[in-house]
Amino acid sequence: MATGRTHRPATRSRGIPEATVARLPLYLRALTGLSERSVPTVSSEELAAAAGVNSAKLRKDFSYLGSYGTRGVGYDVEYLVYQISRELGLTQDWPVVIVGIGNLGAALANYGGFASRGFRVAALIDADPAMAGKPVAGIPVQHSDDLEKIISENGVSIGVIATPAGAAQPVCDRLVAAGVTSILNFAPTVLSVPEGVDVRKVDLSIELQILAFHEQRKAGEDAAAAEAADVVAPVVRGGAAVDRKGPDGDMPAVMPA
Amino acid sequence: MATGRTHRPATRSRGIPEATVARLPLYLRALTGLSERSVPTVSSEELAAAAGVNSAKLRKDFSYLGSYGTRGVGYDVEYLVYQISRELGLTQDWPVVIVGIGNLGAALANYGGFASRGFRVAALIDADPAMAGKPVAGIPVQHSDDLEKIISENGVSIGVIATPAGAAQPVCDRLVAAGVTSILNFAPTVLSVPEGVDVRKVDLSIELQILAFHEQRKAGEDAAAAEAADVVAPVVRGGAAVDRKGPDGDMPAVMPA
DNA sequence: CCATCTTTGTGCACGCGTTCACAAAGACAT
DNA sequence: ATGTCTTTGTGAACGCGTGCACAAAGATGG
Ligand SMILES: NC(=O)c1ccc[n+]([C@@H]2O[C@H](COP(=O)([O-])OP(=O)(O)OC[C@H]3O[C@@H](n4cnc5c(N)ncnc54)[C@H](O)[C@@H]3O)[C@@H](O)[C@H]2O)c1
Ligand SMILES: NC(=O)c1ccc[n+]([C@@H]2O[C@H](COP(=O)([O-])OP(=O)(O)OC[C@H]3O[C@@H](n4cnc5c(N)ncnc54)[C@H](O)[C@@H]3O)[C@@H](O)[C@H]2O)c1
Repeated sequence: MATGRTHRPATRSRGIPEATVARLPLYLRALTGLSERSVPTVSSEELAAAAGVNSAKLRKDFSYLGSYGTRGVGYDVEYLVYQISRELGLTQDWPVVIVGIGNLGAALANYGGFASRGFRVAALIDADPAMAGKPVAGIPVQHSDDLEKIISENGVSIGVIATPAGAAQPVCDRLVAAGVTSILNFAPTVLSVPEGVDVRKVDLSIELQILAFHEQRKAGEDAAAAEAADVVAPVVRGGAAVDRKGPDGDMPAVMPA
Repeated sequence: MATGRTHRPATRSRGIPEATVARLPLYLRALTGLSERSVPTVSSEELAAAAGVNSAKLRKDFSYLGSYGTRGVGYDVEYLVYQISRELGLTQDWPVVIVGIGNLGAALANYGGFASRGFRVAALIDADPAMAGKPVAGIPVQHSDDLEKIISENGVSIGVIATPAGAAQPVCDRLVAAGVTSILNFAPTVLSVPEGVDVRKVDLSIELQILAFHEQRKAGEDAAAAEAADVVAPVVRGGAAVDRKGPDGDMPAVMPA
């Protein structure tokens, strides 16, 4: 997904589908739970239920990693934990910096889920001079003037951005220039990065809006049954000064599913 | 749509693909920025660049909403803001409750991005008796004993779970029983919900693991790039108007559960 | 060893999403 | 009106992801 589109599936041949990669952490978490309860083996059916996915999908996902199961028995939990961890690169230590230690940044710094896997908070960085030296989650906050030095000295390749939206792109640019090649962005902005840098974003507002869309639909389904034949919806336009054609121009009342 | 295939095409809402719905908030944010700068119209090319997507994709997305553009000119910003807002259900007010007011829950409560759209924090709920009555972000925390009452009295249909993982499912069950039909889950757990309830999850740990995977792959490629020079392929695409390519920052970091 | 039973691994079909490419639509000038 | 120029809206092709269904593999029992 990230690179290589008009080329041969060079990365695809040995590569794992992006959708599968996104599910591996899910499997890993379920397997870790089983491991802690000393369960020796699991079937694809059981594990799929624990991870909340289809069992066929899980088996296909695992097939990209190799044949790690035993027919008639299932998968060895410990072995699979190791294989997935290795595939995800969690057998090594990943130093991470968090930039922007406000409400969210502080919460992230305090989050125990970082260290539970191979991630280590190498540094907390903020532009506010008043925060410099102040410990958050036991780690002293450093000023953003030293960002480049911090990145290079700690060999950081993963950065988390929790600054206000306006500061996100400049911070991103500095992180990338300093050598960071993976960014997790919490600021509600589209980040522009050069080729080879991965960006993933977490946007609470977008999630809520998606939920609202479906929520509206659920609420509208009841009313829709009543006024099913009502076609022309008198759209009340707020603020817009331009006159437009009405919606639902040639939309069939019932969509051909 | 999480699990279980109903007799109806639940995925195909009103002819609007799920992938399109997930991008509408992105367009809306870009349009809001243009609106604040009093830009009257935008072309699909400009707006697509601002939203970080392909212009053809944007046009196709908009085509699901209707024909709101003018050929040779582009789209009327204000009008489009209204249309997308209406489609997403943001013209109405959505009361939201946050359950689990710890580090993350408090950060969410303080987040201004809630009110910027039609979302309103109706209540903060926590199980810790010591927190009851204590104001967070100007809102007094209420005890979870009153959860059902709070939900019904405020007509809440969207709930945010920011409790520890172990408490997430019980909290979810209570929310759903009280009438909540959309849940945004921050706890690292697979939530089981009845038909008709939407769950979206935000999992920081998963995001980091996905980044780690690609990071590892990048590191491995560099090692192999020394001798296998044919693999590198400097992807120079002619005709593209983009100079600074934003690779794949638009991959949603949150997945429908 | 053979039979049976369980569960994996995967070939295959299908639907969704993305992208290209272009005709049609409208703005604007003459 | 007519022509040119810009940009939308969409048909069509393609690739990816998903889920079904089943043969193969191995365990287990006699
Ligand atoms: N709080 C949430 O729940 C939440 C949810 C979703 C998204 N977000 C987004 O996350 C970001 C942070 O949210 P917050 O509530 O923590 O905001 P905040 O204002 O509490 O914290 C922002 C911090 O970033 C620092 N900062 C500003 N510019 C900086 C720079 N150039 N370099 C380094 N540090 C800088 C500030 O000093 C401050 O400490 C915002 O973009 C917000 O929209 C927050
Ligand atoms: N902090 C982060 O950055 C972060 C990031 C990703 C995920 N998470 C997840 O979000 C959740 C919250 O994280 P946190 O750091 O805020 O934890 P936290 O311990 O600071 O806060 C948890 C809060 O939930 C409350 N609580 C516990 N049981 C409850 C119940 N049954 N009903 C209502 N409230 C209850 C607790 O009293 C506490 O106030 C955790 O599941 C965590 O894994 C946190």
